[in-house]
Amino acid sequence: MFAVFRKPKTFKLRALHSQKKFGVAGRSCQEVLKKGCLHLQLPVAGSRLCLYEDGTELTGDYFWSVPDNSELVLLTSGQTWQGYVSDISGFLSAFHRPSAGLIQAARQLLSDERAPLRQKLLADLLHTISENIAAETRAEDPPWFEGLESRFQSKSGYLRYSCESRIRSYLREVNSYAPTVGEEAQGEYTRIVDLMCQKLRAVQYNGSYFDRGARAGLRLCTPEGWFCCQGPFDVDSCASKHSINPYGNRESRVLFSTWNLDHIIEKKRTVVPALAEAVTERDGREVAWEYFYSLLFTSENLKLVHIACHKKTTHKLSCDPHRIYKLPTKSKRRRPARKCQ
DNA sequence: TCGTTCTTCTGTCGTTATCT
DNA sequence: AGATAACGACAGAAGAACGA
Repeated sequence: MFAVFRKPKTFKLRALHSQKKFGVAGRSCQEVLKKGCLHLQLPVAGSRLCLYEDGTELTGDYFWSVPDNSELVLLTSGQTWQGYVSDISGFLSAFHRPSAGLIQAARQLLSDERAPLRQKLLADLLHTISENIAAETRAEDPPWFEGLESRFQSKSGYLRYSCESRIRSYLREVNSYAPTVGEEAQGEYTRIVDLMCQKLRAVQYNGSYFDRGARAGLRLCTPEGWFCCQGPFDVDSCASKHSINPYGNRESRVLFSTWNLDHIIEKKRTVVPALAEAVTERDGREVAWEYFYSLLFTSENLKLVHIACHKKTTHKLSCDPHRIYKLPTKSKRRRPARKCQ
């Protein structure tokens, strides 16, 4: 089809590094370029048109396939444009190792800022770049420890403690369920709680989950301390890409306490009642307490989630009926259990 | 023995789901 | 609509264990 029969294509055009746009229409690349150069008082020779978005050059073939009202940049000989996408990536790399001057400049901008959106963007940016992630001890980063007991001397130590204490509270809940199981089964129930307690002590209540210094398989974060939201219990990943580094600054540390360890198969509604039932109905069989242990206290059944990804509805999941009792094997000699709790 | 640290327990918070 | 329950967490108090 001849271009002359077509409706002209419309564009928004600007010069390199200029915020001012103007409308241009034309039936060919050349026509738009000529009009643009005329308007901007630039030479046509050596000039060309690029998409503002990603810098793709607008050529004869490509001309008709871009959408109407696309934004273009007019480049003269020697000028280049990689698109605003590269602007963002350039902007981000400037903050990878921010200089004191950069931070100061951002602070100045923020203090004069009235518009809420820009205020938020600047505040979030400052918050992020003013993190002192590498620091680990109280001496290296005193503000991080503000409000914490003096016994906490390292960030890893505190986060390890906070994880332990979460896991401990799960054990306490399991234990507090004991009086509700039948008279006959209570002894066995408390014996199992006791075994779980010993196992938890052996692994220090899985405090390593929050400890960036822990071995790779034992922690839920990167060696720098970044945690990523694992998404709602019934979804594979976090659509919002939530992430946090509680090691960064005090605010992140406080905010991290609103992140939850969510039991995929629910602790209170499902796992604990199932354990109680398994003990009551065991009928000579041996309860596979390690299975329940893994559901209650380990990352096998725990997801670390941002509060927005924490669904409090009933999960409607149940324990695997095939894993509740141990398979009948040759009897093992039982070691006397040490008192626990 | 005394001070410190660990552990347990209680009360509370904020949010969301569910019941009345 | 309002009350209630569940979830997951935290602070602080108090008791237990530890170590110089």
